[in-house]
Amino acid sequence: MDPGFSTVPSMGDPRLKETRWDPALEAALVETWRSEPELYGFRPDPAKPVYVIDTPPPYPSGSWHIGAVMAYSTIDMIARAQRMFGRAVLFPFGLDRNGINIERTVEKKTKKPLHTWDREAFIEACRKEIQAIGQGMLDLAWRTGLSADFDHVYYTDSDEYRAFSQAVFLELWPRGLFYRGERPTFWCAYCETPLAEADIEYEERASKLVWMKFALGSGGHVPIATTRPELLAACRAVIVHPDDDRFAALHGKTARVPLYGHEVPIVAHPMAKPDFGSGAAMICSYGDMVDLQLFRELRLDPVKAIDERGRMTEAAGSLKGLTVEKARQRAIEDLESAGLLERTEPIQHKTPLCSRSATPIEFVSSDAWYMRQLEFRDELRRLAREMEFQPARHRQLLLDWIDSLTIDWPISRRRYYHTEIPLWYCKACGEVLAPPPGKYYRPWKDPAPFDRCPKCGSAEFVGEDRVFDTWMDSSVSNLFVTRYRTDPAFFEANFPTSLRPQGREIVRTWLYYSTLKSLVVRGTRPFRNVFIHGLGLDARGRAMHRTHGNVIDPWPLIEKHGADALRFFAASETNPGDDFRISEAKIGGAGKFITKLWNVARFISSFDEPPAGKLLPTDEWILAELNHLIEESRGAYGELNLFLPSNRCREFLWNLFAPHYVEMVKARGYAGDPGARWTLHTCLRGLLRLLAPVIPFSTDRIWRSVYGGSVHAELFPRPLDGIPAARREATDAILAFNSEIWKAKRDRGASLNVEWPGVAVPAALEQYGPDLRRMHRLV
RNA sequence: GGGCUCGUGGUCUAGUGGUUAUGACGUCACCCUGACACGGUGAAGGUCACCGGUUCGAAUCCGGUCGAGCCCA
Repeated sequence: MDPGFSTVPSMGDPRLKETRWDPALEAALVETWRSEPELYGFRPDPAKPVYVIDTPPPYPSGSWHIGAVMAYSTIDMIARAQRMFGRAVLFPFGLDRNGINIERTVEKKTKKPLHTWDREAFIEACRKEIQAIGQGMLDLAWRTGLSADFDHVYYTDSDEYRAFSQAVFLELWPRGLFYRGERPTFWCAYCETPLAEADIEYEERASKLVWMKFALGSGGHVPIATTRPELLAACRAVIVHPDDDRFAALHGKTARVPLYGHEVPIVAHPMAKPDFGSGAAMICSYGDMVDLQLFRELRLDPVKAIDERGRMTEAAGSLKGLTVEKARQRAIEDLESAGLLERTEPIQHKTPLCSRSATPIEFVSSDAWYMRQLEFRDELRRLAREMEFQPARHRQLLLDWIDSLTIDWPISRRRYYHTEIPLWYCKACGEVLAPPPGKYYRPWKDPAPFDRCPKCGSAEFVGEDRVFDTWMDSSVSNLFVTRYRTDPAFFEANFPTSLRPQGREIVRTWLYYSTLKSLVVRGTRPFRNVFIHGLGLDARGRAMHRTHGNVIDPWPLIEKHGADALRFFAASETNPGDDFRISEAKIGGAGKFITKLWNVARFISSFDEPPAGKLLPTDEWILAELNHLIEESRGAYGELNLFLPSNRCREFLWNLFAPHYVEMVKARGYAGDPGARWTLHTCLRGLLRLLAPVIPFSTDRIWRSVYGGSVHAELFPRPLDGIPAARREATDAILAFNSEIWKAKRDRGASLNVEWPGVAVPAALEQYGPDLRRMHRLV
């Protein structure tokens, strides 16, 4: 053993006392950060590039979904990483409080449907309800370590935001992008409002396929199968496939609709599916998308059989007043007693549902406001290609959605707790009047901001009483945070917005509508980067639903394992862009990594940090590895990749630095060798900074204790000059040699710290010989 | 039915043509070695979904099959 290093240890007390990372320390750090607002504040500096994040404003609900908490954590990691690249990061935080969710909560609590309320009173009830549940969400956001601008939280139901949303609409108004039309729309009878394609979800539901007899004019009958017998009154045609020989003789003939008795033409049309039912299909006004298309194509006169409340109309004869469900049952009974029912068979039917209320949607002819979108498809596709996606493959989600659109965007809703459509109508001539953009308008209660109708001179007006689809509000969030209209210089400098982070499930809504809005407002892509994350699933891979009882509450997990553990798990163990399973065992495992980091830091903190000293080959070796780690991590963070740096840092710390380098230089460290001590501290400083975006609590706590100040005020490290990269070539041999000695000692049942005679360091590692011999006590 | 994406030890995951497939969690055995037993060392565990093709050589490229998810009909 080298006598120079066997003397009395010269180490101080570690500056970290605890032997493990305690999640309780995180709560104290939250208070520290709150008292240092300059740490995360947004202060533009001419020397610093600005980075604007269009954070998804969460919708306040009783508990914040743990998957969402993890998603926001990853957004926070990106924000922190950008700060450490030296950018001024605008990381806003908003709460999206408009919409049917809160209305539904109030309706359920009071058991009074929206349309039975006084409008003013209902809005008041919603406001009261939503304020109560917002605060818990902000507490959790802080506790998770989000470094957002909590001093300027914005609310989408504020007068300011609603006025902004209306202003964008009113700016676009003169360009003819909006029109009003009476046409069949997707309709939710529960919410009593039209819906857009993006609001529809499909689910396999059990249904009955009803086989009926349609009498032929020429005698006999043709069997027809349908899932919608209640719509017989609205049947205006029967179609058969042109190549279907079974019905070739019927082309151009007529059939008599059972129960109602009117004659309808039998038309050959390729949309008839020979394999489905009998091969002949009835075409009713507004049964499904096929019906819609054929009514247009064949110029049939529609019959309104279902009203806005989901009940059968006069046109349905004896079914009048029944709900769709009841009418269906009654129609089957009527068919049976009339001898016109052949049979019914159970089938699984993909049913379109309202995404908010899970009510089967109907097609109801109704007056609605639309925004033009179909004509912009080519442009939208171009913008989709101009944005950088992370992961790149998810660009396809947006492209697919653009391709699948079939109707313009119905933007009006018959609801209350939303942004009002800022329009008035002239009572005399019906002219539509739009006020100037800027103010928050509530046409259902505000006096009209006009003196005379410019068309007819009348002085009486009626306010529009409908509201916007909430996506009309959400789709201007990037314009809002980039300060469109309020700070033109800032907007010009920072649009397109740097980053849109969001979930995969809202590509067709939030991302799509934002792209559409930015296209018509600016003609360019809304974002430089789009970061798509997956959905948090339970341990068995199922989506979390209250009804499944598999919802994981984030609070107890954070209190037990710490936000850093949750964050490290989110960064290092989930595949970016894919759905991920949330497992407490894995979060616990991530906590162990934090403790490992803590203890390595604790060890190093017992040595003072000398000025750079003479480096031995071992020191150069680990510094070459550190340089490599720094380069890889900087590159990955720059590409919004959190997975790679967190995994590489873990591998460096746990598999290289702690077991090999630290063990090799321990003796030198104890003996006060400046080269070893400097290198230990340099590695620790490097690691803490590289990990700070992912695990902001533990790295900051260590940094404050060992070096003073906050790690979050630091920049990312850069590779050190003068370290030969070729040192890394020794890594495999060093690891193999150490393993060989450990195995030999273990096989003899010896403790790792016993002297070990008779083993020579391989020639290739001779430069590292002194450290290796001290480490293994080779004699 | 069509399109897109995915399919690596019990679980999560690295690896995009080249020696015995990476790491973590979990499991088992031994070990309190002056940072750490939420630790250390070692071990067991994989036909890289399946079949075929290209190639001197494939987890990796191509085709097909099966399975999962999403979107559309």
